[in-house]
Amino acid sequence: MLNEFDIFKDFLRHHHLRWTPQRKLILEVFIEQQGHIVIEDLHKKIHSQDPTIGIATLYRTMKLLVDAGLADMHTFNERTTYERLYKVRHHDHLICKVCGRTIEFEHPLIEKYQLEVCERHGFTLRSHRMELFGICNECRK
Amino acid sequence: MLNEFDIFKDFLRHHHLRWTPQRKLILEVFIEQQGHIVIEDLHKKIHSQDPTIGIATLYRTMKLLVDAGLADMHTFNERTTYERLYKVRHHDHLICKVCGRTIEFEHPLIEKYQLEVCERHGFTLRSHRMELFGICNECRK
DNA sequence: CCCCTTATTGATAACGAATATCAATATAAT
DNA sequence: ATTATATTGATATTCGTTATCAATAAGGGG
Repeated sequence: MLNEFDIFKDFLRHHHLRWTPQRKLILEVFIEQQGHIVIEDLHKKIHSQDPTIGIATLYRTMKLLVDAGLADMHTFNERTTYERLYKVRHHDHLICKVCGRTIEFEHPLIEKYQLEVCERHGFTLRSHRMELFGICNECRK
Repeated sequence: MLNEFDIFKDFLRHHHLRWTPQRKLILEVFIEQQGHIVIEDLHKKIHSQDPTIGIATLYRTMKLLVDAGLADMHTFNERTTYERLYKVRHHDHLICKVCGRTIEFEHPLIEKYQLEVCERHGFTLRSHRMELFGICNECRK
């Protein structure tokens, strides 16, 4: 089975783009993260391994990773975060409106009824996004 | 039953804030909108009724409406949108990735399971967004 | 292996949405 | 009416993200 590096390389080749040391390092750092990652944190970690990589390259590469289907971009509480997609089980999000904390969850019955809705409307379902906004346990205290 | 104006007035009084013609107009324009509204559109509509109202006042008032529980703020595709909360039946969206057509739907069971997920995680649910992406009947032909 | 075309890079300028500042004005309690 | 203070609009400022650009690197063809 292909790993993320091969997928990204294929994506680049297919779009006449190039495999560079900077892209390699950014992907390396990205895939070892868990959950949602803020650009700022990603930049810190990358900077500690190679201080010459500019922030613009990081933004550009993250956009490519999204296009390649390896990352997903969200905006939570005015902060852009990236999430690893590949080989990660699909899940939805609980998002605290106060502290911005996000909790991942999955619910098979919700997925089932989504399909039901699609069938009823003659839709072929490809993907979905579900975000529940509220206030978490900690912030309600 | 209280309407949105009374609720907002109460909120203002309670916080030692003032009921002004600008806030009245902004609320008027806001509650006659449907779905998610971008600040830009709101500003246009308000400007056409009163060109003297500044953009800062609009931002300030929208924040108050959120605090008062009358509006909900989301960031979707890097755009901040406001959604009317009070007395509006919630619905979700089917979005065709080919033609962009959107179909609104609601499914009580999905809502029920959302609540279940929230309870399980100690979350107080305030709002949610569910978008199903796919291909519609017309575009599949 | 070397060319040569073209993608990529880092630095930095530019952009734009949102917020802070501030003097003038409006509100509402007294 | 008076007075304290919230509000306003204009504008400056902030800050995350993007565009620009000259120098550099990648990688396909010979």
